Amino acid sequence: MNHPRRLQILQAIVEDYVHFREPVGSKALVERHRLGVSSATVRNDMAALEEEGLITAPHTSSGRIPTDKGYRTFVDQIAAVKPLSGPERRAIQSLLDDAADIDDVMERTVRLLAQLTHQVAVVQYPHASGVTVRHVEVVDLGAGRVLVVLIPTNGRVAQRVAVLRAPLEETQLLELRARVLAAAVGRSLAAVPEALVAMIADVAPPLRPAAATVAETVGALAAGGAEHRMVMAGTANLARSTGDFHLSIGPVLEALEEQVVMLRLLSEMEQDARGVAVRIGAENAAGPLSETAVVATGYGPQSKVGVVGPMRMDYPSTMAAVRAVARYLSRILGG
Amino acid sequence: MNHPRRLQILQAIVEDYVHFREPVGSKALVERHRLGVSSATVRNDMAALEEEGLITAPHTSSGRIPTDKGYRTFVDQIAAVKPLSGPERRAIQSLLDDAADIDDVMERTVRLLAQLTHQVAVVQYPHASGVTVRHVEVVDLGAGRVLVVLIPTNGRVAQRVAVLRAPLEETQLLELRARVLAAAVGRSLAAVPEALVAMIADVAPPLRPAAATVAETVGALAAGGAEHRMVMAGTANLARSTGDFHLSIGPVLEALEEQVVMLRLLSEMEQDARGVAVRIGAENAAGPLSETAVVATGYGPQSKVGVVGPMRMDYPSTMAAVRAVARYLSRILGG
DNA sequence: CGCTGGCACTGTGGCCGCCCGAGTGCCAGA
DNA sequence: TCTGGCACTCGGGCGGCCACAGTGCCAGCG
Repeated sequence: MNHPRRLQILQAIVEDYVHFREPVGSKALVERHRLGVSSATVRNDMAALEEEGLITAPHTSSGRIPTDKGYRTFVDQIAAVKPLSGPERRAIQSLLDDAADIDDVMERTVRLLAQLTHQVAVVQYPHASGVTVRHVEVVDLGAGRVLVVLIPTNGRVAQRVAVLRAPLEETQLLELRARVLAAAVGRSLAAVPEALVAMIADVAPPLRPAAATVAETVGALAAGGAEHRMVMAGTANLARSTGDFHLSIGPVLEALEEQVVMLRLLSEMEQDARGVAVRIGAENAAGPLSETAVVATGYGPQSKVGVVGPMRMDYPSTMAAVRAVARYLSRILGG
Repeated sequence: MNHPRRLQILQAIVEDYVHFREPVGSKALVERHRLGVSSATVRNDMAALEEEGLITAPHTSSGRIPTDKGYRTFVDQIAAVKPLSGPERRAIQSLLDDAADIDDVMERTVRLLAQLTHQVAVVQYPHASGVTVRHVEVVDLGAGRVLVVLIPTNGRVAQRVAVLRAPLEETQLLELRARVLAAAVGRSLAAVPEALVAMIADVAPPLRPAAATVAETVGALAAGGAEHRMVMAGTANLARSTGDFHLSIGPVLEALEEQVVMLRLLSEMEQDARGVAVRIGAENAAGPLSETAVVATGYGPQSKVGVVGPMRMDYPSTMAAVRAVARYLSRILGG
């Protein structure tokens, strides 16, 4: 497809269809865009585009709408993602800057992105890979119960009560605490269990059962900290989009709530030179998402942020918003 | 309204309308329920019920559907909430019993309730009132930065980095830690700030600036821990319910995402002798929720759990499910 | 060779009139 | 007080009609 005018026409069709939400015809096209040719010529080109599978006519003698492949070509056409406007950038910054904890950051981010794009926004919690242990605390609760708290560098503190076979003296507990700290702090979450097993062997035999229990608990917490979670906002936007087209909202909502599916999809997407990744229609595995488009990008070490919407979406703006939000997110979490 | 047969007819209308989702006529009524009278008699009673504002006819010569007031009367009629079936109870128990942390409990609960009721489920995080401080940890990060971790009894650990004017010696930090622990542990979250202010005065003068900073941080964390949050699941069920009726899904989704609104509504609802509270249609403040019904109940000290759905819902089952889930939740969080 | 104006063609959607059926209200009688 | 019967009334489905938007194709022109 190296016919400049046809590309231009495809682009115009996508834009108009996104804007007016109805099939676009040759006449409307020449009226709204300065194509410099007559509608008959446009018709010929449209026939060619249809031949190539980039657009399709819902029925004879109706305007054309882009196909999945048409959207794909359009998106690939976009050379550089335009930056956001000043006010938008400032809005992002001021909103995210005074977030309290990580939950707050996620919550604000996802709402912001939903509002910016008018789509459903999805933000994955910072990935645990690269996250190390900042601190471990072992607190005696009495009666052989100890509270184990794991504080990773990503801020997702986890804690659990462990029940020991027998109560410990305070000095024993302090020693155990010191050992655990020495073994775990600074290690990556994935490496923690192994390090703790080594620690058990080092410890005085009478302390071993307790050490094993605590080690196991810390290990479980570390594994849990690596959990993949996400937050979501703007589902109401789906209702809007879905209203006038036969994209049924129910299955999409289900897929979104089933976080596993979404998280896998996000992790599969690899951003290109422009800093975003786009999946359109059937490019998402068959299923409820096969009638939607996903625009996503990474932030931080290897987490993802993105939006889900109808294929008929404003790709340039959406891509810009997603990228901008991801950048601020990286900056905030990095600092 | 003390006419037994008319109440029975109202009940039958509600049940049939919930089941078949279409206006119910006198003939269908006598066929499906053993009313012991003819359709003409039912018609007379229906006219009376309409007079009382309990049912209404969408148009002349169509069956009747219940009004808000009709549903209300129906719900008030339900004397005792029937218990859940054995398998259902076991499902709840086994699912909730092996939840890891508080987030996991919330997540599982809300999904479970959505699945049981086929509605949108909403669970408020345990309310902080009655929650006390289990532990506070102050960890030196070097360069005058300390990590302050607050562990309340409800499991919502909060942590934040505080920056001191000047670095502390380890012994100083340990003393400060001990002071903070002594002042805060066992106190309710609300009482923590006050107690810490008193602590500052007690501390040796050189340590006071650091004590003040840490106290402020702990206080902020305690206040944050009292935050009201909720989780939600089953929004896809809304799409189903909304499909065949003119309840538009968009505004309802918006209201649900705007947690503030939902949380206030939940907190306003007071359960009755049967252990649940029901709000129907216009009983919810004007707005998007005025076309929905909310069934909720409390759990734990004063938190809420409930579902939101169309007014045309199976109230007996829904009330039973909500109550059962709330009970298990109370039990789990209490232990 | 590519572009253009013109023309015949074709589904879609709105509109109208029609009829059928479900369900009602009312009345007279048991 | 209940019942059977009857006339009435909308709503919705069906078919025919027309106007419109937009197409494909063709012949002519630069």
